[in-house]
Parts: sequence; structure tokens; C-alpha cells
Amino acid sequence: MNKGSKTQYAVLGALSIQPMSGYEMKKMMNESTNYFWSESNGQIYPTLAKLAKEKYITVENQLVGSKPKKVYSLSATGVARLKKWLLEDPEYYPARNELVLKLFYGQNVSPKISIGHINKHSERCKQALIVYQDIIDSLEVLVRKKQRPVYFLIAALAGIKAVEAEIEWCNESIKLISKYTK
Amino acid sequence: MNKGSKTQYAVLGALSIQPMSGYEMKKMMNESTNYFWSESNGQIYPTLAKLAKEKYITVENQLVGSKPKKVYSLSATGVARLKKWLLEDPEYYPARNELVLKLFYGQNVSPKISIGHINKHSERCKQALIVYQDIIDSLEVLVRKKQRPVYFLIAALAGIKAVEAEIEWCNESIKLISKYTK
DNA sequence: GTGGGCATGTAAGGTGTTACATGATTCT
DNA sequence: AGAATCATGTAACACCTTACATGCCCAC
Repeated sequence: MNKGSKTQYAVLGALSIQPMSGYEMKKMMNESTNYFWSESNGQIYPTLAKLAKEKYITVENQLVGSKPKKVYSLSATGVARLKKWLLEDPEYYPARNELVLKLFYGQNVSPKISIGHINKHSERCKQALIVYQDIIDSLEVLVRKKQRPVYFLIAALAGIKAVEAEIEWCNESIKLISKYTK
Repeated sequence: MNKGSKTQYAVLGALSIQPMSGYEMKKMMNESTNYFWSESNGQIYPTLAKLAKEKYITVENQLVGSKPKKVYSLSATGVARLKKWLLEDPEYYPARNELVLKLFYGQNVSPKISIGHINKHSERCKQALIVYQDIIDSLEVLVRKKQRPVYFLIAALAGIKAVEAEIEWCNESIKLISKYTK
């Protein structure tokens, strides 16, 4: 397994929370890490197979009725691999942003178009804000009882801070475009 | 040329500023759009060739001494294609964020590790802030004279707002980890 | 009985980066 | 002379998503 691929670490990390199947992992990612990391089935299943082959995780074949289910768990070497990666400096990649790319070349179209894109984005951010706030509210209660979810809390906080900043940016940008075009 | 690929629009957009060669385009991207969009040579050159073949751009072969240089310009259909894309709603993709992924699984390592990652990130953001501020200062002067760079200004503003929010988040996260672990 | 959720997986194809190959020109 | 920059391009490989294939179980 190539050390550079991050998919494996997303998988190992998920298993560090609790043993689970590929299907459950996909669901869990959709519900929790989705806003900063997600993997498709086409990545999850082959990665689980490779990690199992290389003994970083173990498989337990369960039967739910006559339906097979493969529940994966971290092995000692798997935990070690995950920890080693957690210790390394994370890479900093400025993410691609299609909205900003379109705005950058906005002089080719009417200012109304750019303003429309920004308004739509602002609305989406406001929706996301509500979702994040719900997550944070429920996590904050738990954080005061046991330490674990403090890391989940700061992940959600990253989301909320980002969208708040984007909403501010949307407002200022619209003002600037209105003022300096026509 | 597949309509879904965004590389072509980054290329058409670049040519909407002025005609240029592949080499100049790469340089221009490194210097301006790099923080929200960049393309490698392995994308730029084949894309220029395809767009030229399909008449969205035209080529002029120049000679600098005995060294060949291909300067590309937008054709009328190229301008139309760019504009059509600019009118479409941009996609909203929550970008992958390796730092947040590592923090999310931070309970597997010492809190000091996570705090270290955050501190390092905060420093990088503060450096970026200085760079963005320089860009914005120089653009603001120009914006008051002619409208064009208002779109460049809001792109830079997106960067500055984002890193400012990240710095705040770093500070709060470190406080939370310090408070709720040990 | 059928639609939706559970469950595993593969195939094809697009996207993208890295590293290399090549060679001229310009600066020190 | 040698290094950096200008300039174009390709090959190999990694990454990732979409769509499909398969089939069981359960609720209505």
C-alpha cells in the first residue's frame, strides 16, 4: 500500500473509532467527515481489501441472516501506521474553488451574473451554518462530560468559521462589484 | 473536448486577459490564480492543443531568435464557450482538508501533536495574510481608477477572509484542546 | 410483491501530477 | 563556462468517481 495515498488513513482513522464494515464506513463518512473528507465506494472497498491483505486490519465475517457482512478492525500494526501518519505534518493544499475562478474572470459577463453567483453561494453557506450549529450544540454538551469529542468539535468549528467568513466575503464582494462596475 | 472538465475554462479564462503561450500561462497561474486554481504543464499543453484543434483558440507561431513560441488567442467561439460557462452555476465542493482529518482522529495521539499541527498551520496562515494584504493594497489603488480589477480584488479578498477565519479557528481550537484534554 | 435499505464489489473512464526529455537563450 | 530561465511537450502512473452488477432482508 502506497504510503502517499491518504485514503488508507481516512479508512484506518474511521476504524479507530470503532470496528465497522465498508458499508457502515461510507455512511459514517457521509454523516460526519463529509465536509472535510469523503471517499467513494470505489475507494473504500479496494482499500479495505488491501489493508487486510497487508495485516493492518483484520476481518471478521459475520452473517446477518444469510447475508454476509465483513466487519473490519484495526490491528496493532494498523494502529501504529495510523499514529505515524497523525504525527507527520499535514500538507497544506490551497483547494480549487470554482466560484472564485468564475468571479476572477467576471469581467467577461455582466456584473449581475457574478452577483447572482455570490448570492446563491451566500444562501448555501447560511444553510450550512445551521447544520454546523446543530452539530456543535450537540457536541458541546458531550465535550463537558468526556474529552473525546473535543476533536470532533474543532472539526465542526472549522466548518462554521469557514462559512461565516464566506458569508462576510459575499456581502463585501457584492458591495464592491456594485460600487465599481456599471 | 469534454464539457465537464474545468481545466479548459481555466485556460480560456487566462486567454481572456491576454493572448499568451503555455509557458506564460503557467507562470501567470503561479502568480495570480494559484491560491484558488492551478494547473500543471501536463494539463496546460494538451488542453491548449485540443482547444486549438477545435477552433476555440488560435495559434500564432512566433520566433524568439531561433526558439519557437506558440502564442494562443481566444476565437469568437472560444469567447462564447467561456461566457456560457461563466453563466452556469458554479459547483460547490467541500474541499478535502488533511489538517482537519488529522485533528478529527486526534484522540489517537497526544494533544501536544494536534496543538503543534494547529500552531504550524496558524503560522502559515499569518504568512499568507501578509501576501494577500500586499496584493489587496496594490489592487485597491487600481480599482479606483478602472473597473476591471474589482474581480481580482474580490478573489484576493476571498483568500484573506479565509485565512483570517482559519487563524481565529486555530486560536479557539488550541484553547478547547487545552481545556478538555489531560 | 415491490420499493428501499443493507451489503459487497468491479469496470471504465476521466482527471491530474510528477518526472523526464529536449534544446535555445540570457545572465553572471 | 555554467546556471537559470525560457519554452514545449510526453509517458507513466496515481487517484477518484460514476455507474453498474448482484442479491438479501424488511416493511408496507
